[in-house]
Amino acid sequence: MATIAEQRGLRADAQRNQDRIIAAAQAAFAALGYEVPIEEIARRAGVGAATVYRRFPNKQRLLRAILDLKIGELQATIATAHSDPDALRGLLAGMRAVIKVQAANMAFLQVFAQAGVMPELKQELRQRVFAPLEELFARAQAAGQLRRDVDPRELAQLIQMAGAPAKHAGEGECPLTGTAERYLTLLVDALRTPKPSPLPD
Amino acid sequence: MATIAEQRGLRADAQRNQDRIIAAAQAAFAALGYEVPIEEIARRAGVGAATVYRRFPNKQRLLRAILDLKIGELQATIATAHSDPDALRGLLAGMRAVIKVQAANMAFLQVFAQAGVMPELKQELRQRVFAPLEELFARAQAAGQLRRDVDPRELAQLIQMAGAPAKHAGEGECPLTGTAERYLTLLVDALRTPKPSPLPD
Amino acid sequence: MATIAEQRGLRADAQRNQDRIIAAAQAAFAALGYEVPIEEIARRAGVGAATVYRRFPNKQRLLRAILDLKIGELQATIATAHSDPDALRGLLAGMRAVIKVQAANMAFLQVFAQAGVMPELKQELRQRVFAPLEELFARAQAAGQLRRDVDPRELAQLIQMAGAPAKHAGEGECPLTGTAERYLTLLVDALRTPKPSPLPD
Amino acid sequence: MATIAEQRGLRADAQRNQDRIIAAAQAAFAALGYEVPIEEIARRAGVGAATVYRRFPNKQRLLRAILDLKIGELQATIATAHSDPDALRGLLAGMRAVIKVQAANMAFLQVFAQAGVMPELKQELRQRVFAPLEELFARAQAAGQLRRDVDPRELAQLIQMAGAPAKHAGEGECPLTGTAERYLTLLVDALRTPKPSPLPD
DNA sequence: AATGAATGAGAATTCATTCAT
DNA sequence: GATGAATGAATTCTCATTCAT
Repeated sequence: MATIAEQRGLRADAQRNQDRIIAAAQAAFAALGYEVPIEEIARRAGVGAATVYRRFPNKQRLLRAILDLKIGELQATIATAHSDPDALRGLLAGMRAVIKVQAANMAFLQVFAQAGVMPELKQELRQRVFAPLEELFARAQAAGQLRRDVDPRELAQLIQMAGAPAKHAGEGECPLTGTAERYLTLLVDALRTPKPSPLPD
Repeated sequence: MATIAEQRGLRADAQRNQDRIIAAAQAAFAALGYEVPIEEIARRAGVGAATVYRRFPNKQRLLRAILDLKIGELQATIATAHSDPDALRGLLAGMRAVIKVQAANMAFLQVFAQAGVMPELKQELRQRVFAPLEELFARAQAAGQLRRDVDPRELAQLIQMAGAPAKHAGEGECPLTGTAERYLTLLVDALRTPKPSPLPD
Repeated sequence: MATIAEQRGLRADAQRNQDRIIAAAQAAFAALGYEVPIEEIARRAGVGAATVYRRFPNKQRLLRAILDLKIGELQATIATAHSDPDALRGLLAGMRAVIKVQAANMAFLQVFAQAGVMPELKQELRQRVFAPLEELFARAQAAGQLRRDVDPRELAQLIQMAGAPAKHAGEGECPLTGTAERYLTLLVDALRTPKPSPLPD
Repeated sequence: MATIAEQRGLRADAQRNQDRIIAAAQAAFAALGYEVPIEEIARRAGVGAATVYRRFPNKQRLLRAILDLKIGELQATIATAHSDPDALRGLLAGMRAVIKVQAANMAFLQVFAQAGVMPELKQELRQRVFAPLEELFARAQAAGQLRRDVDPRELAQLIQMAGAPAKHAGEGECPLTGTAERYLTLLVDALRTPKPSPLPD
């Protein structure tokens, strides 16, 4: 699974810089969010700010490139999960992957929490990541593995739920810093409880 | 329930300005987040920017004051919930109140999502809001209303979970935009399922 | 004829700065054109660049304000010219005024030479300056003072013509640096020649 | 009429690049003015930006080379005009040629409108283009074809005059967008009017 | 006490020019 | 020789915070 986007025909040094920019941007956006100055990213990459602009026409497109990479990685993981004969198990694997990305990446969250920004990117996420997961969800429901009063299209919300606690990761303020795994398990207990409460809305 | 923090010895007009600033800041932070310019807040309050600075030494302390107010309101609500003889019902009421504040207030989220910022404020939130709720949680556990393998100190995480989907408010990207109530119910199903899965961590 | 736009309610110091900014911008745009950095204007005015932005939301609007002033001055002059019983004499006075502004102000030319920029400003110039002059032109034609095969709507071009040589003002490269007056006279000779050539187009 | 400056000892491919750069720069400067980025010129020429710098030490010298070419072309045209037995007709042909270049070439105008820039280039223009034209002008005067109170050395100004309206090309703001020809004819009427006004200066 | 005014410190972006392959 | 890459120096504009009236 290539983590670095390769462009053909880049000179060796340029490719190395490109890689370093992407890695730096990835880390910086993840840790500090979209507000991080380009100059900070450039500094981390060991290049000048203008070099970043040589590769990416503006800040948004740089973030876009980073998130595209992440989506590509997710898509690969989810394709595997999709072929699991046990639908629920596959679903769990897929959700886990998405949650991990979400939890580790502040900019990812910023983008997906806000309505109206980078619509093409969201479109892509939906098609390449959520659509297959929703299908798995429906399959698990059909197999009686999940309660029926939750709509597959709510999956994005459910993932947000399971991933939310992981954001507290910070500096162990809570002695029980929850891993995504823990809360995902909890959520799934809700989804297959034998005695479901009536859900409003 | 006093919604306005009073300071001693303020002239009547000064007090009125103070009130208007707080109200404006409350609305502005809620709607636009911490990025809103001080000047915008001043404009909404009908005062000059420097007047804001006369009352609050800097932007962060202004936000702090606003959130303190919110915490005060929450504390009052939770005190009521605390005296409910049905521990689970009280807990639910308390969680609902916190989630509502979270969902409606962009700056509230911005602060609590990030680790390390405004630690005193978080301390306060813990003592005045979470501690009583955790006690309720423990009581509900003792009464057999909730599963035992979740630690009361995880309550903050659980609340984050239930509140997370409400952020998607946007433009109906998903036809089933969930209300906080819906996902709180779902979460509680997880907390009282008769067949709890073993939780990792 | 007030050369400085006054805004009510400005504090004395602010008004003074405002005046200095306008004067500096006027001089800078005139001498260096629209490319002059805002910082240069601010320096000439003895203020910080941000102070310029306090008064004018962006560079274009600053230029717009300057040119509006000029147009106002022209309008006044032309109103006087308009009431001259000798139409041709009035026309000459008006043209002379426009040419002087044009010749002295690089930005003025830049704007009016390029199509599509600041259309509202051009609209204003047309209504407040050119329309009355065109009327004078037509009157002079009707009185037999000017040849008939030139359309009053060509006045803008004629003014450009008469004003063009004045741009060479620079450093006396030519021993006969022409004043606007000289070439305006020449042009008028063309407009009232007893033996006009047939004009193409 | 050689349109391409040749340099000795260039390899065939280098010469070809040289030619393409000049052609591209010519077109780009003409259409977009001096502000056009070097990289844009390089792109149009199908070479790298550094290649442009191998041939021309900096942007100004590149423009200089282009304008030199134009001056060469003008010189040729004017040489022909110069041998016309009818001095006035020859003069007209020469002026027309200069005006056409001026009207079609944004950078040409930018340079010649500003005083003090590229003085050697202007010197050349004077010697190779204006001097012969001025001689024609004087001949036409001597033959009684033109009024006597205009000095041949004013020719540059007269050409500026006749060429000025052509800049308005824009979007038909005026229904009578004048061609250079029209205004050149008008100007010549001024120069041979039977009843010349006394010219100031 | 109140406030409009002023500004220094950024932030995004562009471009002429130099450098390394 | 050729070129893509790299960058420092602008340039426009914003905003938290301090100042003068």
